[in-house]
Amino acid sequence: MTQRNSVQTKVVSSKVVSSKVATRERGEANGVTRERNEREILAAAERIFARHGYRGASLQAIAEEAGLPKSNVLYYMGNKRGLYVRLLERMMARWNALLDDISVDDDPAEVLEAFIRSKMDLSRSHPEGSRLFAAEILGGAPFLQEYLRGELRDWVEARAAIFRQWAERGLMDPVDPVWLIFLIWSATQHYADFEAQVLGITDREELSDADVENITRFLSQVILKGCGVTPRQA
Amino acid sequence: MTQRNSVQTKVVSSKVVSSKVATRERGEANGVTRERNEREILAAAERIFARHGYRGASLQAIAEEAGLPKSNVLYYMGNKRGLYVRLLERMMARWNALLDDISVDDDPAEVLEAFIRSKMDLSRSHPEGSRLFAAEILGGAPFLQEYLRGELRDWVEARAAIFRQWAERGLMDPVDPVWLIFLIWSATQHYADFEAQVLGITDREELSDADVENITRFLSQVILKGCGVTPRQA
DNA sequence: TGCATTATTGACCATTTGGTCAGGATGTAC
DNA sequence: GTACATCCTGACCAAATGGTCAATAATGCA
Repeated sequence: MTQRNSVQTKVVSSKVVSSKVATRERGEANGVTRERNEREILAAAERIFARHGYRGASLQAIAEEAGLPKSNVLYYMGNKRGLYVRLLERMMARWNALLDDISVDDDPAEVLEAFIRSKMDLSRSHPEGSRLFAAEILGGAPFLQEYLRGELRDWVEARAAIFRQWAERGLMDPVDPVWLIFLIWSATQHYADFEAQVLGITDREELSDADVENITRFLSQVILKGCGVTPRQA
Repeated sequence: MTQRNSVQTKVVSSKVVSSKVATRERGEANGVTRERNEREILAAAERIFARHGYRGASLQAIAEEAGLPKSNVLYYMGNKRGLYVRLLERMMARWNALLDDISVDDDPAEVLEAFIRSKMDLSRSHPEGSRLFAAEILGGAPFLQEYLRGELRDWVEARAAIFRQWAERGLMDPVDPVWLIFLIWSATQHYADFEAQVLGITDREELSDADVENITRFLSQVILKGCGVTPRQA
């Protein structure tokens, strides 16, 4: 229960740590098996953890999902916690990849739209990862406290500062930028996390590309207009 | 794993089923102990299930949270599944309570604002219940499929029809009403489900009443304006 | 008071949990 | 071939899981 660990367990990646450089070249040279199996296990684990949360997921279930014996999963991943942390880190890396910096001189409409779109893409391209993240936060973010209060907070505040300047320049309404970021987050994240609800209510098997495009446009339109941002050239 | 059950396990409430009317009046007349204990257990279970999901929650943890031996929890609740279903039903009842019908002749601004506000209130007054619901959906809604594809879908479609008529009458932009409902849902639900993230990023211990009022006003403002709904009198 | 009902709980059970380990299989380099 | 690495996995373990049950304690009412 004292799993308050955070993500300082840095991923050493599959390339094994430095030292022993001589012996390294030999038996591990190809390492193709390892890579394939690790990929398979990570994918399976992501699905299971996303569905059942950290405690609810069992290594047995993950192993079956990956089509391997449980021992093999442990051979590659060490233990449950390490596997889980590694998945969180991978998801955060994906997340960081689309968080390029913005400047006050950028066009608010373009930036907001790009933000909505890229977040929407992430929810769609990695729904299991999104849900894994959601489950972690739902459970009180025992592994992510540090990240939330550190990196992520900084990122939000940097953006917020720029939004504020845009408001001062009259490029958008003086809304609270933090609530705005949360609005965009929640609205996009929803289509991954609550997929079951969305599909159930709209009577679909899955969301088509066209659906996603429609939703993206809807969100851009409503949120931009709602914040007094005029699309294309301010 | 085949927990695809839905919520037809109707709660028979604590009043015991009909039959045996004669014996009933006696030993159970007060039933005050039962009521108190059930309340305590339900509250504890809601917290634990919300945090860890159905599979991740243990009866032991629930019992400890309620300050009772595990046997006592089972004495009152029968089994884990029944307890869980009962909590889901309770949450849905709360949810239904604020879903009064609306008419085409109502003021769009008032209706939307009331919707946002009441949904926000629910997230705030019952955060654990909201999270419990979220965890259930996140896991693929194994117990709620029927509800989503039935009651809830009907409710959404009824509202959507009205939104569409408003749009025809020029009272709001012709946005897709279903996406709009999801937008409001996600934006409000976010403050219960992602509470840990919100608090972490904004560096707060909890959201004050003033915070919630600000957020509510922000959401109303942006969403109404974003849909072309003019506040007060159309 | 006596009696029926409800309330309480520790002992117990089969199963599942995360994790270890020894021993064998497989592959690569010489 | 031999040597040495990685890869694989069944057997095993202590602890925790959901759940049963019988014995006991409170309680309310005649």
